[in-house]
Amino acid sequence: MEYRFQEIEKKWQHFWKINQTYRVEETSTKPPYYVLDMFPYPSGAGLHVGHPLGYIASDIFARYKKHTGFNVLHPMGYDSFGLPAEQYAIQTGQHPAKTTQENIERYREQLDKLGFNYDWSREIRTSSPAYYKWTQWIFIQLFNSWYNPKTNKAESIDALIKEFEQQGLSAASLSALHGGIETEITPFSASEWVTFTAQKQQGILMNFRLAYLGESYVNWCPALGTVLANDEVVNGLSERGGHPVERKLLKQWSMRITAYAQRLLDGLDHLDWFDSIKETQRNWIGRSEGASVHFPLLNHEGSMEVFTTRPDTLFGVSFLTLAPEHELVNQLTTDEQRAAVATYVSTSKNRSERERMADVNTISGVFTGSYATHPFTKEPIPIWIGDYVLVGYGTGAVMAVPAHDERDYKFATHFSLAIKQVIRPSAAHDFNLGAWTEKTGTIINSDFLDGLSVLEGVQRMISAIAEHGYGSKRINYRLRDAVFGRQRYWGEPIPVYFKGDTPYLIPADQLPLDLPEVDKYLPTEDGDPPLGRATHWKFNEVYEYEKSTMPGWAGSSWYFLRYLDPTNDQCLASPEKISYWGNVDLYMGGAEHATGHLLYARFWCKFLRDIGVVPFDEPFKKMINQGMILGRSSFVYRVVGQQTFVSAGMKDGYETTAIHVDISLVNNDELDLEGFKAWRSEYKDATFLLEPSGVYLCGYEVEKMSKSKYNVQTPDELVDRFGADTLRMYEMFLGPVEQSKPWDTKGITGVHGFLKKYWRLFHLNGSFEVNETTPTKDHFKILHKTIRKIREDLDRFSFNTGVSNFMICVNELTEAKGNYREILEQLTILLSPYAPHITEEIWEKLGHEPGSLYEAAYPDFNPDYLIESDYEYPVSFNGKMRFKVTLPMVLTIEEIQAAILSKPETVKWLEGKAPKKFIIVPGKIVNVVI
RNA sequence: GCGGAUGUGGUGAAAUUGGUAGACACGCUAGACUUAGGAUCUAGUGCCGAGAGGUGUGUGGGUUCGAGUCCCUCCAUCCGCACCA
Repeated sequence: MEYRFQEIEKKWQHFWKINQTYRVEETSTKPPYYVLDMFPYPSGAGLHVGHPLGYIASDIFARYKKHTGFNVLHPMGYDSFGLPAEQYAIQTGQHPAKTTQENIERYREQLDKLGFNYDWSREIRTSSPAYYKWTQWIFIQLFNSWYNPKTNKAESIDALIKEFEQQGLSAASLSALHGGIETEITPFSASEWVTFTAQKQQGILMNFRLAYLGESYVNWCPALGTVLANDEVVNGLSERGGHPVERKLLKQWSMRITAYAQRLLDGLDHLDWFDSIKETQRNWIGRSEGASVHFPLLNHEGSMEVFTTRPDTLFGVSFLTLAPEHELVNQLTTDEQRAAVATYVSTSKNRSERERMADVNTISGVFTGSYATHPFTKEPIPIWIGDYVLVGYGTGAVMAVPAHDERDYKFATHFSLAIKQVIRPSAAHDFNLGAWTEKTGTIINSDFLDGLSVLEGVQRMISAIAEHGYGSKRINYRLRDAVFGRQRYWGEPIPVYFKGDTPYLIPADQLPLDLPEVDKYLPTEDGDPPLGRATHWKFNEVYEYEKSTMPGWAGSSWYFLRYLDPTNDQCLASPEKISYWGNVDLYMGGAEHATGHLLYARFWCKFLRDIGVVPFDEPFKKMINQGMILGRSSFVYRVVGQQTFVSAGMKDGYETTAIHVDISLVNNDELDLEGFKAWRSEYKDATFLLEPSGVYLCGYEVEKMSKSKYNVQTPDELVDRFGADTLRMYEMFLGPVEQSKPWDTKGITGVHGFLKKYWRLFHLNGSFEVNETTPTKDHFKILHKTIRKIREDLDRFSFNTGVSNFMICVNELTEAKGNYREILEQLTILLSPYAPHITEEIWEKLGHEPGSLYEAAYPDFNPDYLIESDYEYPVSFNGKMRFKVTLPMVLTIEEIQAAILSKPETVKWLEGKAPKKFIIVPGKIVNVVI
């Protein structure tokens, strides 16, 4: 009887749906286990074979956990707000909700064909009001919270107001608050606070709120008409669309993620994630330890604050450099320098990020004409402006030590400024060629630091500046606050309205604030975001709502919680359900979210813990990042100026243009000539120069899958040809799940053949038949060897070797003959996570209750079946394996040695010499040293 | 420049704690069978060599009885960050 995969798969997919086989309840007494896939953005292109790679792996693992006694949650949903649907809406006038709905249906259809064990009763969509009600609710909580550095957690803003009413804000607590607070505020007393206007009070509180409206430099993309987060900008171009991005000072909603910098960094240590992702996050957070030092200004009030990681080189300072955007620039510029400074500042402001990055090596700068005083030597230090200093990092000002910093060195050489050596290098070094930047050597020319090592000097200087009140130890982070407002339509409305310039929250019981209808999805004529087009859209019919919407990452920062309780309209998820499931045990998804989604989700999780919504600090305990599946593009070669196409093997003799050709017209690099002519009208008269073998061979290249390269392989087509079970196993068989690899269907027949072979084990004589007698020892051995390997492979997420081990098992069982029920039944359970359809069919034929396979206990390994009386020893001479000898396991080392010595091969390989030494590891290896 | 990862047959890859390198599969070669199929089965297949044998995991070195695996050097490829003070 033939393996009719199409019938079988259709039958069981229908069965699972009707019987809700994969529905999950919290009532189980089994321990919970939460497996989560990064939910997809439902794009118009549908799924390609790369998408399911991670879904298949997590599905196999979820099923395995189910078989081993866990109550497994494995949900799926859609990250359904986003730019592409909106761009499409702008072009076509179609409501983004409509295209999103259509795309979701297409995704669902494709996903259903692959036999996943998702509990679809828990499906969520970030764009549905019932979902974004809670995204808005979280925003409200963030707005109503501030980060208390004393308790190191978020607390209610009301407590801060109470503190202001009773004690005001002292200079001391202001400096304690400094981490992450950008805007300058002056201390005030409790009696002053109560005299402030509501507007002024709100303005002060805005410096503390975790969701806040603040002026900051943002990445502005004129083509998209919106603000982008740093991780949405790639090489100065927008990630989506590749449009230029410039810096612009804007009043924007932001998230004070910087308050959580240290906790985000510390939390990484306990996560079971790949090192590469953890390192990328550490890098992004960019903690550096150093000191802030104040240089009193000469002839001006106040001082200039710099951040340095090398306070040990303070005596080597020969000038100070300000970022062109620094607020002191104007004040410090002397009249003689004013023209030069104005020119410089305006050129560097107009230089986009991209240009700045493009020529890192060009040195530019200008002197302000002013000086500061060195805190220790009291010497005057010139103050310069240079665009190598970034306004957003540290204090936007640096102390330049040209002798021990490469950029300062270049700047000093270029402008002929002094270079003062303060460290004697620990190795030969020529200061005429560059700076000595190593943190080794002895400090010289530095008064009380002389003779110390760099590390000692750093500590000593930090205490010295603190003692004298010149500055303090400071930890600086590269991480910036996350911009939260987008000038876009298709996103969550921010639940805020304005009285004048002051924002107020919409009461939580009035959520969700629904996305209003608009006539067009473009900005208004006055430059307002699309929401400005909504008519009669005002709070209490009076106050203007906030017109920007939330960024794409808002909804995805907490979605893992909503699956636990997707229909709750009283809270984002009930505390009972949150505490039952806990955080995600296994998270599966792409590594490209390392600094975006994964950082924001961790931030919100920590915040939700601080306010008592969740009992854990991290959202995802263990994470596996699947590799990207690349496309294999095929090319034909057209002779320039003709309709003649040369086969790849002969193209060197001609001047040709390579043209992408649809991979469905190519089989094993051979082009379907008729299909090609029919593909496009312009090729209908094409002529071909063929290989000597009479075929046209295409060239190929490995590239990202994309429509424009005609290299997209959809799963549907392969499911139709080979079945979902084959595709599932083939995707796993390709290689380690975390590795990127080009897609290639060449090997799929091997996996398909394996399933047919498995099927044949039960259909030896044409009809279904199993042997009810007790299996032989050999059969038990084959089975238990496989049980052990399959379990080990699953436990270490080695799905590719799992498939291999199934193949070996089926090959051996085919060879051994004897279709014993006891063996094949166990094998069927073992295989079911990988190939759920075929195994359900077999399970039913074996006489079990349909659908009960999902609940069956996973086979246990019994080592007794693997005990051997003999072992085939590989015998090496000087580490080279020469021959094998089968010996009883019970032999002692001496007996093994005697047995080896008595072999004729041993005499041959000794070549008349006496063995120096025998290395004998019983049950493993024999090595003879000559 | 900094950080992370990866280099093994014609191809995808395996070798979990240092112990028979290349399992499993594709491809290829030869053959069988046939209702001619994207079917099934048999044998072979790292490289050099007729064979005995030699040689072989990016390069060069080291530790070890024994190294794909551990240590050092260098090279290549990919990814992330990048004038970060």
